[in-house]
Amino acid sequence: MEKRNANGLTEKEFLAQYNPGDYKRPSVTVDILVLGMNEKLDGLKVLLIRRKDHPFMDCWALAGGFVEYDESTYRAAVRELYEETGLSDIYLEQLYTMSQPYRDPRMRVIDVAYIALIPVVEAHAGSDASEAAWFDVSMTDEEMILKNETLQVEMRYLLEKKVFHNGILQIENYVPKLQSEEALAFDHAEIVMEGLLRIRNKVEYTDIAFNLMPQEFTLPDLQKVYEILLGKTLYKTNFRDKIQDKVVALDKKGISVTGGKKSLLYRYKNRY
Amino acid sequence: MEKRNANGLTEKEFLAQYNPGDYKRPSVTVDILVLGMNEKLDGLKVLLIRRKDHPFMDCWALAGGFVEYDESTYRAAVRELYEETGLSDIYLEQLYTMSQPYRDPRMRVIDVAYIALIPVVEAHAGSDASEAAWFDVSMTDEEMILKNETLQVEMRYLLEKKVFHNGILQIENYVPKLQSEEALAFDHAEIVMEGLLRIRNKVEYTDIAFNLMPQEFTLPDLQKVYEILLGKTLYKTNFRDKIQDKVVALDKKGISVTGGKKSLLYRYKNRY
DNA sequence: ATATTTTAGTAGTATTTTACTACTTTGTCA
DNA sequence: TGACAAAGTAGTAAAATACTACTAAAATAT
Repeated sequence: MEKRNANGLTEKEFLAQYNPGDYKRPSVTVDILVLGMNEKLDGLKVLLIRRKDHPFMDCWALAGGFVEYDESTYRAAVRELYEETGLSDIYLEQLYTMSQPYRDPRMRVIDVAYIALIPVVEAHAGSDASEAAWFDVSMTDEEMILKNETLQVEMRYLLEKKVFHNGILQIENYVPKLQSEEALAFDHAEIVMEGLLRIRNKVEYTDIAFNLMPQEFTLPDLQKVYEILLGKTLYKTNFRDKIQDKVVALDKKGISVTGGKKSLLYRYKNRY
Repeated sequence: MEKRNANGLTEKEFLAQYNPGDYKRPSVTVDILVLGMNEKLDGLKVLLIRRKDHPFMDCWALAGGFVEYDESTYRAAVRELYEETGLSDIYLEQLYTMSQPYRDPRMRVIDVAYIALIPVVEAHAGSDASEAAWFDVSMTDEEMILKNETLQVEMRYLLEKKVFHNGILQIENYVPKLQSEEALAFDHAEIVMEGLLRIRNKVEYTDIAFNLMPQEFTLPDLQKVYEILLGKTLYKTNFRDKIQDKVVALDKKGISVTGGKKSLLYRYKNRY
């Protein structure tokens, strides 16, 4: 602590005289990509909020807001998620930081995007003020589609490969190109795309999928979730072999989402 | 474009009167975790720069600096990397955004960390002003060690499991706890840890490892790189089977890094 | 220069994982 | 009550991974 710098100052003295300067600084926001399975477990849903002012007025956007001066972005994401949707105690992981200088026409904004996963999309439409809605989302190699049947809204994006100046492909592998009348606000389409890729990938080597399940679930339902996330069908024998040590059988039965014979209920082993 | 908000303003009018407010805003920085294989291809190296002022004076830190008001963090990372190390045209990918309120004692700083991968650690010690050095880095499930034999510096961290309030494990799975006299500046140990985990994981499903190879390389050398990144030995027959459609054989031979019989040279197929 | 050592590169087999078919059981629904 | 639908189990084929063994070519030691 006795160390002195080139000007002969100790750390304490240095910090006391430190002037951060009058540079223009960007605002910092968080956005949360809230994902959940739909009722039939045959597709993913995203929670979107309709903007009520410029810019991107009337467009659909991810939940989000400004980061307070003395909170971490993770805390801000937890707080905003609760304020805007009433959701709490759910899986939340940092996704990507968006920083293009003119991504917001009002001012310079750095946006830290998070992914939230929720078990089965139930009520919680609550969300006090803002107009929120769940959209079916799907993504192939060529396009990404978000739609809400009851609202008659469909947003469609073409995925274009993006190659960098040095010929090396970056995280930002694809850029979504708008193909429909309606569009997501800001660069939120990119966030959705990145989020779907992240989830898809993480299913393979983590237990992330369990965050999309209720406390108790049947194996056929769990398999359906895996199949949607991975984008391919699985063989039940193999599937059961692989996950058998991750789940515990309960001695009661439940009805799987698509009728038929009753199925044994399980819960996730490592949680709770 | 005729849309008017609740105050009767068009987007143009809205933007003209928009006042971003007088909130305190954080500064934004980028840090770059520069990784490369060592000469013998039996370990990874990190490029560190010695700090010459408070805070963390004399500590070793990642390359990095402030983001300009009108540049993206990616651009800032490219620029800083060039300014501090002379490196350009290398693999650069966003890693994680650090945002704990007091991570920098001077002021509130949001730091966007990037990973850079460079082919074989050669000269480029150049780096104009700053004192830079390569450190051997290794990480097991229990600890992370960074050391430089010639400088006689060793930094050692214990990896402690971190469980969140809601019982759900986050990206920030582990926290590095300092075990040695010397330490990395700021929260850079966490960045190094996250970076190593990211690379280790990405090797399995991407061709990221080729960014650590020179233009032309032998298969035994490529295998050594994979083995270091994956942390386990591979069988050469199987390795060659898996990799054969990613590489093109050249009709010349080179000497693999550990003597013996001369080995055929290859190059990566998808690049250049 | 010759023998010894070291690594490159290939062949081949055992084991495990993944792909796929088939059948019995237990529930729902008309 | 019979037809249908999904649950759950058994078993086999094909493919990937684990592992051993050998020959060829270069470096090094004697």
